[in-house]
Amino acid sequence: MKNTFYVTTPIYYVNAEPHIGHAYTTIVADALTKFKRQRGIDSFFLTGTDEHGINIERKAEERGIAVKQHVDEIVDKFKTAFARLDINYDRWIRTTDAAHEEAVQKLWTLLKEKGYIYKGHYEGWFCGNCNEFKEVEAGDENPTCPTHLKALERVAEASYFFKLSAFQERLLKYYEAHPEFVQPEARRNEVISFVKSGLKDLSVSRVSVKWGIAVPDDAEHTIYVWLDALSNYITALGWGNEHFDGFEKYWLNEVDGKPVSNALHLVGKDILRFHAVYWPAFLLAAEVPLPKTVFVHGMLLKGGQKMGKSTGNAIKLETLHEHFTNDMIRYFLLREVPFGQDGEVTYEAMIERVNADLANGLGNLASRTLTMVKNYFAGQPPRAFDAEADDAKGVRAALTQAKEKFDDEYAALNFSRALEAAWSGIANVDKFITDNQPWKLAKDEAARAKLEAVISTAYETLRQVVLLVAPVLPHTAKAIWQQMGLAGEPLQFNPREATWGEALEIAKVENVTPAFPKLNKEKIVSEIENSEDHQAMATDSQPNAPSDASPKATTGTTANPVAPTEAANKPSATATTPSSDDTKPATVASSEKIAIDDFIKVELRAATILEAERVPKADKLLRLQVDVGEATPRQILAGIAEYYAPEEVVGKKIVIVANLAPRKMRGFESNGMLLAASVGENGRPVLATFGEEVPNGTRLK
RNA sequence: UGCGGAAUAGCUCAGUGGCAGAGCAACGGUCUCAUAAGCCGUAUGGCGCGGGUUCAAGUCCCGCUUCCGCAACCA
Repeated sequence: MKNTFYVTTPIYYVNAEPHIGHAYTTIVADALTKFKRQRGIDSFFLTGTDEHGINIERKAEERGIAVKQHVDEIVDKFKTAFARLDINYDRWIRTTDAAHEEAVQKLWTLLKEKGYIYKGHYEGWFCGNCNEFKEVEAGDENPTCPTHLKALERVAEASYFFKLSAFQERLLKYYEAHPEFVQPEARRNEVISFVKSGLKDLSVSRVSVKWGIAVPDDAEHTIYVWLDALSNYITALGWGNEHFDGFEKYWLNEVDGKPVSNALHLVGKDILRFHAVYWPAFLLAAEVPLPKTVFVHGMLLKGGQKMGKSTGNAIKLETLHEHFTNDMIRYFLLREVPFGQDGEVTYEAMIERVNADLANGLGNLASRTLTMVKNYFAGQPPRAFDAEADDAKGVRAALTQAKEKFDDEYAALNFSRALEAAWSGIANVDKFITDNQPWKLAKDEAARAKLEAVISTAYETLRQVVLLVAPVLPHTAKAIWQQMGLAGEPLQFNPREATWGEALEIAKVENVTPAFPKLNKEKIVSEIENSEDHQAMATDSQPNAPSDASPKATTGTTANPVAPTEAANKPSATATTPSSDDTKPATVASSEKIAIDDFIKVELRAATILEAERVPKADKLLRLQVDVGEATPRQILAGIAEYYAPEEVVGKKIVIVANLAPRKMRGFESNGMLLAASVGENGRPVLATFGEEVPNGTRLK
């Protein structure tokens, strides 16, 4: 078995600016790579950008610039943001790289030759205003667009399909045989349950999207953005092209005579399905070994809510950089948030972590130890390990244990636990120093040997701890290392080979400066609040600020390559392109103007709810019988069950759209729809009603 | 509604049948090498609710509540 390591982040979709979510995944990948490399493991860290698709095309159009110029600009912003965080990736793949495009076409051809891609055609309902496909209840012959309330048009467009259905059983067997393939386990269960529910063939080409990779021999079509994007993990290593290299070395491995891969994909939970279902299916089809693990991390939360541009609560990297150093940001994200779970991120918690762990913990240990080296030993660290100090052996033993635990937990991606272990080493030696009172020993010439032993142990513990934390705190670790008079830098030394008390050439300790400042919580929090108020005001004054592709696309911690062509994939086309419901209602500018004739077509009437009951197996649906002044009551289904109890709405006077085409949902026919305001982030419905009594059936104009 | 998770100290979380824990925050004490840091001590819990199995249950079983995810659902 080869001892190599390959880690990837998702490639980031270039229709949004980098934020803390991108930083999170990428910091983890970086900290992992530094860890592996420090332990002598040949490692490769890939990140990059996903640059194709209709959303990108549109974004550039909005800005009135060439698409290539638009993507180049955003890519620069990502690179700058990551560089500021001390991230050292080995390769930055862009899906617009010629080598990648060439390789994706090769993959396509291979899949086609193996019989997994066939040409068919896609049929569905299309809304010209949304410019996307809509999912429609079977049997509905006259569907309307939910956003625009206009009739949908029937569209049939030629499309290539990938035989995803052929892989259902093989995937299930694979999950079964490789429990480590999807982690954590809850995510694995989710994937298995999804696959068990059935896989349909996947539409993998589009004719209406131009900004993409052309289908070989059929340039009318471009290749499905996800097929394009996922392939980056192998094309970046030279699969299917001559430009890049490393596929043999970093992707391929062999265990028990079977080809497997070392690859570790870090992904956010919002793009799990693409990585855990589609991607392995593509690879199985191409007969390329599957990645070892798709590890799903959680979302960063603020105030219990997902952070995102659409919720307006995202923590800005800019703000972080103003108040925290890179190492602080890196440490906090890895220490505070258990990897794999959602994690709350607050400035208060960050400041508390920095003060308690970094300033009072690591920073102060370095400071007190080095000051004593300077004062008592003229700056030359003693190396006396004859255990004359009380419990020096205990300190050493505890550190050895901490080191082992650190490595075990870190390798299992439990960064939080690993760091906890390292800090137990710090607490230990702090106590040791206090117990032995070296400042008293220093005043007693007869206690010189013991003083040497105490300071030797303190200094040695510090050295080992600094080695451990270097992958997480590269900058500070190096700074302390240099203050300690040690040669080279900590990331060059394998902590497993750093033996206790080994002979070292150590320069004089001269300048001792605090590694971390103590942060003033009240001051920083109030500064941030003030500046965020300003930012919020600035944002509010631009009601038409472009929104992201879809709510789902923007709430993730990874700006995921949400595929515009996902529309063609299920073929459900739930909001994957910009649509009006992504805009804040309070600030929405009216879109297209309509003529009075258009409005007259909509028949709004007053009605009274006579009966209401929940629809089985539906969370949101109430089945209502309403009196519209007609001979018999009408049945209407309304998606308000989450906010209105059935008994609560009975007797209410409401407004309905009376001439809407009938539509079946969950087995019941709905003859119209009721009007309700859609309030706040979650679109909480508030029924429209009247200020005075109105007869049922009255027309509204 | 179905499937899968979760619920433990003020906060973040450990704890797979054997005396309920850690870190942070709080409070009291103490040291002076150190960044008003360190160290010592204190307090803090109906382990979501109700049943059951067991000599013994955060822990296993059944039912329920609330929250989260996925699916369905919003005409």
